[in-house]
Amino acid sequence: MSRRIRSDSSLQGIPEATIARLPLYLRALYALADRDIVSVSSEELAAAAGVNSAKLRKDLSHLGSYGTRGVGYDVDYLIYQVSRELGLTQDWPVVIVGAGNLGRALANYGGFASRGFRVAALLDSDPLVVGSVIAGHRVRAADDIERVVADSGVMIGAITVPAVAAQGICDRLVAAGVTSILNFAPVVLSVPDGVDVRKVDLSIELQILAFHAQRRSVVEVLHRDEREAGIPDHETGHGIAGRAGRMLALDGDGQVTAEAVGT
Amino acid sequence: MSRRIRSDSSLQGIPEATIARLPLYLRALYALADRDIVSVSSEELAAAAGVNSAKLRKDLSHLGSYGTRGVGYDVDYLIYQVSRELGLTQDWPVVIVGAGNLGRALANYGGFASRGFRVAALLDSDPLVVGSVIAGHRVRAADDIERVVADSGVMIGAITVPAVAAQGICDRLVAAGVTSILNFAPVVLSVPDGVDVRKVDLSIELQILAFHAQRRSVVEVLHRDEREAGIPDHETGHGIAGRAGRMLALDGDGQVTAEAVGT
DNA sequence: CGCTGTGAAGTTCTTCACAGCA
DNA sequence: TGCTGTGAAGAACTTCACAGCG
Repeated sequence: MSRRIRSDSSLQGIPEATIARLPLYLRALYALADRDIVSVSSEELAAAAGVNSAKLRKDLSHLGSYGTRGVGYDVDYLIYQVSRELGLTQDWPVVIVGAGNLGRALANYGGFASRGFRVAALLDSDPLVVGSVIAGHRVRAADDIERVVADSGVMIGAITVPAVAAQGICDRLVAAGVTSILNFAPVVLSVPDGVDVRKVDLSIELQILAFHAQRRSVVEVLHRDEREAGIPDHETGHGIAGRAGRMLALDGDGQVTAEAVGT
Repeated sequence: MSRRIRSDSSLQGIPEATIARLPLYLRALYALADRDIVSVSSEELAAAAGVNSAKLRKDLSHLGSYGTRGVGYDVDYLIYQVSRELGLTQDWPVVIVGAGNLGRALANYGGFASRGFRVAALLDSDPLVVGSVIAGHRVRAADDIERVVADSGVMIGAITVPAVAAQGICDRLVAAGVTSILNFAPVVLSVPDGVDVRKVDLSIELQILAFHAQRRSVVEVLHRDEREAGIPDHETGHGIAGRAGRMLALDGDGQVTAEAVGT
């Protein structure tokens, strides 16, 4: 089976991991552009985005060859190329269902408009909220989902309703033609093939933090115990294992990584 | 170099990818417990959490052997084990800096309390907001960061302030002794080794959705063109490549995956 | 010479497929 | 028999290290 290769841009698809980082690069690029910086090296841009420079270069190479050897990348041109790849050169109307705290935060979030996202409508099922104005939008009734989606040509929906209501809202969004859903409710949504769901769960991130924090505190206790007992590290392997389960180390990024207990 | 192995539980560290999924399993387990389900198979739990069952079993195997062959997992027991591994059997006071929409949404978020997270304090720099009561918390001045952290024994801080203020707040949190930070501001925070930063950027998720939505719409246009032209799929490789860059396919999860254009 | 773009090596994560226990 | 737990294979991702262009 032959594989066809494009000359001007990416061959095959762009890795999902790369896609997930493009918005990061875009943000860093905009920050540079704001400071009137015209050109940037992979090293500098990587630092600004918080990633390794080799990774940045490989990521960008999936879009095409937009850098200049010996020089770097033109900031404005790279902004355009990354935006184009992400589909941000067009306007994306978004409907937000659920005008609670999170829905309001979303509607007010400045980062949207600047990336081509436009709040087409804000919906809620609470009659007390419907009709009020939030972030310049008159809140519409959740019952109008179908009409709102049809009228505004919405393809992206954000669900910020309580968990129990999320699947129902999701079903209606999908039935109305929405094919991309950003789900903030802490439930797994089931959708037909062809519909893309991404989820944001604020409490999951906290739980991951707690895991690392716990490990750190275990390490501290162990180190203190060792100091108090005056036992060299390499002889405490067994005691540590028995007490805490594992040894830990902090790597350069401040990420906690686990090491085997040994000598 | 010898490696010491624990008999009762995990040897070495638990993979980061596994850690990131444990909260998912925990959520699914709580949902099962709410429905008074006592026992669950890996297949069922995996479906409830939205992952592959082999992956679930491998993930859980990193914690220990908590299942029963031929039967499945005891829901309550697994909840306990996963909670313990994540460090959720203890209470985690959290300080939220920034009482805007997002800070308020966080403070009101029910998912926290139920997982051992407690809002120790809500801070803001706006004198108009300081002193008001949000979600049962009297908002304190951002200048009190150091005092609040010391008084409450806070180890986790959530930053929900505007981008320009984030690094400053971060520095003060770190100086005050906070070692875990959940950053909602769209900037890369720089922190010393030993401090763990996790970031949530609402607009990044939307941008990833936009990317997939764009690819989908390209595919639709292509398919329509093909139908109109009456050209069989396998003969259109070149035209598709020239026009759209790549062919697409939707896999079982509704995730868009890229395929090489070929014959 | 400096930096990009990229094969190749290394690492982590996922999935398969089945041994082995209840 | 039914399901877990896990080696082994495979896929995806990261990092290295340097060829090669501006």
